[in-house]
Amino acid sequence: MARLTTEERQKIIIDEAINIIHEGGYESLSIRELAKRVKISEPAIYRHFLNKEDIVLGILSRISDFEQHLSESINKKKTPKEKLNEFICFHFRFLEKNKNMTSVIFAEDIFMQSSILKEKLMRILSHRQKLIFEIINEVKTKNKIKDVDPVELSKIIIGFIRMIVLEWKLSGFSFSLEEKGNSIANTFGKLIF
Amino acid sequence: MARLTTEERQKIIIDEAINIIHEGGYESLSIRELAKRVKISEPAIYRHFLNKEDIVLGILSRISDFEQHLSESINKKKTPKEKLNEFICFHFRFLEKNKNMTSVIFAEDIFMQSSILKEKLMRILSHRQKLIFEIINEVKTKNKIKDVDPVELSKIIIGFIRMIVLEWKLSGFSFSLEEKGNSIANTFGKLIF
DNA sequence: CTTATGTTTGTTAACGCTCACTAACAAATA
DNA sequence: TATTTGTTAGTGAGCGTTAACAAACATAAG
Repeated sequence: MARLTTEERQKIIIDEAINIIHEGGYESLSIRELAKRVKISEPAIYRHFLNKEDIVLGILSRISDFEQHLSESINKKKTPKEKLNEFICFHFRFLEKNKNMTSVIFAEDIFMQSSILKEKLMRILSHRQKLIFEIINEVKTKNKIKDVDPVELSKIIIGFIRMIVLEWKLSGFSFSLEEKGNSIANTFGKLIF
Repeated sequence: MARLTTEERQKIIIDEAINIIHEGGYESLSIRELAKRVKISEPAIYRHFLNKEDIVLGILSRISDFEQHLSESINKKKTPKEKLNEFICFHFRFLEKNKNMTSVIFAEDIFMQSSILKEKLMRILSHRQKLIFEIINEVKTKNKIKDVDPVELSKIIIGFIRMIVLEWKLSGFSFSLEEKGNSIANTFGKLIF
């Protein structure tokens, strides 16, 4: 097989690992299948990752990257209302372009097998929580808002996004997420302002 | 081993299967481990279930049972406000008493491996959706309610319940779900009325 | 009440298969 | 020449499942 740098190969391997989970669930992610798809031998996988856990850790890094981009995109917006809108729509824009990520981005169970994975997952989750909480808090101080606990409101928003994405996935991606995004932002507007 | 009727043995096997998933994720559910815990031989498992899929189907039946009891409990309530409250609190009361069910009750991924499982899952999910939608619709006709799409509102409520349960699980069940239930019902009251 | 008969629920031993992973070696690149 | 990225061949362990047999139980005739 053509020789690639570790960095290049790692990217391809993680991409394909995500695809495998997307198509057949975590159960079907095996080194054998992974090697077959990447078109290198199984031992070659181990040139670029310590073990299977290390590959799953790589998937977590992708989620971490998403979270990073989300954060940057939100910081470009000025008003808290715009930020809240961007929080929702960024998720949907990203997932519409990266459907395969729907199977891992909210799949906490996959990352509960080892303490290393669990720890990294927890850091990502608390970052996610913090991000939305700060937006809600900003909304609360600058706008007239219903007297609802910002922590609970954060969870309602994330929970709703998760539900829509789950429904979208179960429906075989049969509707437009981006359109839904605007409708959802609108609904929250009605509810909380 | 002591002889039991198929019915008795089936119940024990499904119980233990749920426990295994609760403790180690679906990955760790194997016939070998299951037989060890139930304290019968592996082939004895096959006296009571056709194959592994059949066992997972049994887990789905448990979820179906829960949904049934939820439905009955709600129908005992009279006003739509009480029904909405019961929808939320029944979930939390049940899971507080059956912590091991937290790992399967919202774990759609487990049941996506075969068309048989997927079909049964879909029926459960649409029943769930229908149940909460009817409550919301009843609230809408009888009470003064914000002009928000009942379908979206249903998803917000289910999504929030899911988030709280996920958080509870990730925290190692470190807080009281039932207390949270009342707080949540209160929050929804403020938001939608 | 005992004994024969069929059914159900268990056992031991083994099947072929896939799993994650490694040792030893080869070719490409620096 | 040394390092990196690939290969082939094979490890032991666990997987779901089955064949063959044994003991417990239910039923009904002697």
